[in-house]
Amino acid sequence: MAMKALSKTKAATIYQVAQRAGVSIATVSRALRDSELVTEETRARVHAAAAELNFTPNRLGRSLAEGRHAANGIVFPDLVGPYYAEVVLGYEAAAAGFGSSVLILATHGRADAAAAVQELAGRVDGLAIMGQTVGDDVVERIAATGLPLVLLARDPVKDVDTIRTRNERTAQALAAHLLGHGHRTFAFLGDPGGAPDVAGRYAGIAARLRAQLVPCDLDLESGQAAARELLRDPPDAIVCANDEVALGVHLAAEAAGLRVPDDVAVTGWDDLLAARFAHLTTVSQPMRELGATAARWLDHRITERTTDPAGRATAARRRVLPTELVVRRSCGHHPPEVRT
Amino acid sequence: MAMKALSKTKAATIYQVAQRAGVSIATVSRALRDSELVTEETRARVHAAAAELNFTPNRLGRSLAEGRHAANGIVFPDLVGPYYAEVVLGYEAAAAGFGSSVLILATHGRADAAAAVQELAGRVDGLAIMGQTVGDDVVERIAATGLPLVLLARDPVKDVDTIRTRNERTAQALAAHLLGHGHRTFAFLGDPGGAPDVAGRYAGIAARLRAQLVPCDLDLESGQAAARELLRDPPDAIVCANDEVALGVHLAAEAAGLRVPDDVAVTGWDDLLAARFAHLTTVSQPMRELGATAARWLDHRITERTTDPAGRATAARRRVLPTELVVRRSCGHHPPEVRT
DNA sequence: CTGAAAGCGCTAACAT
DNA sequence: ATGTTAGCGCTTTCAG
Repeated sequence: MAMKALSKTKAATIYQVAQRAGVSIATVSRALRDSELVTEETRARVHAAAAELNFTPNRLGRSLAEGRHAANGIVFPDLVGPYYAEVVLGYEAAAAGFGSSVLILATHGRADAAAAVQELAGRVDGLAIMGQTVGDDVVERIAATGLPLVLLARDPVKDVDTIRTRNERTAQALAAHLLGHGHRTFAFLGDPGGAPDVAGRYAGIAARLRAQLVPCDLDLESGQAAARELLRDPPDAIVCANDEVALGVHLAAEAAGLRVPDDVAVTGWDDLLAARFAHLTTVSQPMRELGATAARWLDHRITERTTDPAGRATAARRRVLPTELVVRRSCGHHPPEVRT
Repeated sequence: MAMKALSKTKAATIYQVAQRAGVSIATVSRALRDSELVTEETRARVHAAAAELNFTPNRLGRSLAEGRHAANGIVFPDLVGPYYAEVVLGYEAAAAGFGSSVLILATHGRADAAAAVQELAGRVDGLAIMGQTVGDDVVERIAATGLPLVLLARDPVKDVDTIRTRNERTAQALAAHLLGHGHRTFAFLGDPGGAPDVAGRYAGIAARLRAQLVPCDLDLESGQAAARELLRDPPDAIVCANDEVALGVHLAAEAAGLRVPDDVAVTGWDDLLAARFAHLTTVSQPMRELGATAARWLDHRITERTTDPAGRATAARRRVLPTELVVRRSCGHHPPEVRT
């Protein structure tokens, strides 16, 4: 059946398909992209040839010719914790809807993060940058190239679109709730200088009550370690910058023979799946929506740019997505009708 | 200072840099890639010009010329649950170490998954495919292209490299443990026909004990729904295909006023963070390592291919990564010294 | 409807 | 050490 495959080591090109189908590469291109300028018969022949050769167009060639990557990127500090994963998933799903592939880059706090992000910038039509992955200088430099950009969970930079989640106000609500429980002494676990999100949460708390500030990274182990110290003379309540830290505190409390919330109240932020099972009072964020919105905004910018390359870009957009206090048991005892 | 930026809407090209630096594009290319064939002085001038123009090389041009994407892809069903996120993170970290960007594709069970994967195949130097995202036909077609491929958590396909995690044997250990608790009636929640992983787990369980098979998707809600039915006349123990299902059973049991493990024992698989706080007996998998191994193998294949394009490829590799039973409280009561 | 040919931005011989 | 030039694989005028 002449199904003889090529040398296994080299993908077929449009030229081979053209030759096999007995047409020009232009016709192959047209036929494969369902242009209307090809006979049904020709199209069939081309498709057959392509199938026989197992041909998939090389995106590099296509993109270079089209002048677009058909790909977007997203940069985040790490993928640990469901938090970033959810954002990325929302982003990917939305981008896929626009026909864009997505490139991910986890900086892991690497020193060469800036270079990696710049390099990524050269591969995409638009880029979402989360948190403190790179400095403002890098953001500005990339923005200056005209590449559509959107910042996530990060302080705005000049003319760049930014999407955040509500921190301060919900933190105030959390503080009020804790005060309502009768708690009077507090500690805040987290580093307000590290992430804007954390800064906002601390600001909201500090606006309502006096809390001892205990610097702490955002992972479970850091929370655990910080708590070990703190729990020797525990405050009434420990407000944690995120759920992972709070879960670490939980473990430390358990290890120290302390009960939550009787001996010490604990709260987190993010509403991870684990928070539900640790009965952790926390704050839920629309993470999926955060990512999806980013992808949508980028798509708009990209379209706007290709539609009217000359026109002045519309003003930078800002959005703060709502967050919600999720009351469970870790903040203190509630009447029985309160939700899980 | 002549720092006049270009029209904001168009990234600079190597030609503009060349002109500005008063050299040829070849020299720019050399200078920027730190070739040794440029004077220190020229290099400086080029770098200055590039900086002024805020130039970042377009990867399309570069890749097309170099004949490689410097990017790898990974395909998974979804990113929900820390499971896939961890695998992806391990993959990304390792790939970054090899200088490759990574493209992600979540199929979400979409009908056009095959087309999306094929398209992705045209963008990368190597591709990792997880689980039942696409059929064997697609895998074979892509493999026939010569594109390095590695299958994760999926049954092997002809000459394609495959990495899995140990399911059957550890499931047998789990079964033995449950029998040791004195449990005598069992249910298995999951669909062995859906994922090879689940099939392996079920096979291991079924090898040791008789369990009622209750088909169930792999998410929390499905587990919850399936359990609601099942818990009307609960078996001694419910073995779940993964942690999310088990957590769903937990919630259903709680809602039904049943205690775990006293009224019904429950086990999961994956050892999610939440499992720890739900005191769930489960099985831990080296997910990060799964992803990292995939990236390493791909890098080898890619190197092998470019080093010796003619040579016959080495035989397909197979690897099964070890998994570990994690005993907590949900499977039954243990003497106090048993770990959390 | 189809083909020839000019790029897209960059690298890598090959000259000089 | 630097410049010229030919592609890389594809899309897209521009001519038939």
